[in-house]
Amino acid sequence: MEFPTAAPPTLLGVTSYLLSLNGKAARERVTTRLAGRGLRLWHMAVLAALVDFGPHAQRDLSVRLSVDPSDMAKVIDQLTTAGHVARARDGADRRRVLVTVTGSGRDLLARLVDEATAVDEIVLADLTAAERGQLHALLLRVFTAARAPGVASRS
Amino acid sequence: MEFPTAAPPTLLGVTSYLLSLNGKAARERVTTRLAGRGLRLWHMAVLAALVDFGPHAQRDLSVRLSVDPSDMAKVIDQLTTAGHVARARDGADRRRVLVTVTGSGRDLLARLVDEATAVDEIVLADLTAAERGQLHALLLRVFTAARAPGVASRS
DNA sequence: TCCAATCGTAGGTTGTCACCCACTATAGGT
DNA sequence: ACCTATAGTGGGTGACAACCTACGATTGGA
Repeated sequence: MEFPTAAPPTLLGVTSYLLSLNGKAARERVTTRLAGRGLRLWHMAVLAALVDFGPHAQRDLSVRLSVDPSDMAKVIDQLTTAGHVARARDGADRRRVLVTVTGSGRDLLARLVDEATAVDEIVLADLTAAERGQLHALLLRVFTAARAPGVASRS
Repeated sequence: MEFPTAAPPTLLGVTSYLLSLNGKAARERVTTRLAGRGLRLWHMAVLAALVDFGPHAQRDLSVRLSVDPSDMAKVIDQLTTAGHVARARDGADRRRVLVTVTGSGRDLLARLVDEATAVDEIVLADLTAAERGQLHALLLRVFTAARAPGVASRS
């Protein structure tokens, strides 16, 4: 007989802790899937940003996704050699490099979103469709609230 | 004017991704607080397990919390020198070390839970009490579902 | 009595992540 | 023409978490 593996109720009473646990588990599931294609979360994030908002200068991409510019350069590098994005010097400002999604990149993103959705199916297996919607909406509000500089954001 | 920092809707449509983002943020907030006391999440987890379930052998603790036994030894070490738990050889099986919470440990846990609750206040600031309850309940179900070996668990 | 298995422990390895610095190329004002 | 600021890039660093190994002490059964 194995020793009981039940988690301490005291911890499970803290929403932040629960959020942290579930986040870690979900992150692992998604990254494992992406690793099968030799990709990381940032690759998916960059593709999504480009598809959703159009071409970006590298700097703007790193600002939008809150990544260090030097790290962004490496991610773009890999996506470029794989043919999923294309680099092009900005004619107006030759310091800048405009990054654009290729058709291959769009296809890849679609497939990655499919995989992520499949992960959702597993993670949220016990919830009804309505509950999944509730959870998603609540998480979205928590997320956007964290991004807002607070009610007193002016300047 | 800064470049817009809005996240890609494509990503925000994936619940697992949202879970991962919020989990990371929550984890950072909690760990930062604990770091102020020179503690880590595992310290809190161990204290909670001991308070909730009573004394454990070290191995049982590591099983319950899914930590490597050698890592658990280090955590217990720190908690012991800080006086929050006490080690004692198991008389019946002298290989085993029984770990018990001290009064100091109970007090500490109470304070740590207070801190974690304070983090909840910040993270969930935009939600009503009812919504926080909903979110917590949904997260709990997702978590416990992930732990269960699935419906087809027999063996 | 002996032997395989188990417990705690010390130490090291690996991989990841975020961050930081230095350098070149370019821009844009004065 | 000069000088400061910015864009991209390569390389490195420190923190950290998960894991693995080897070892002495102890157990329990053959």
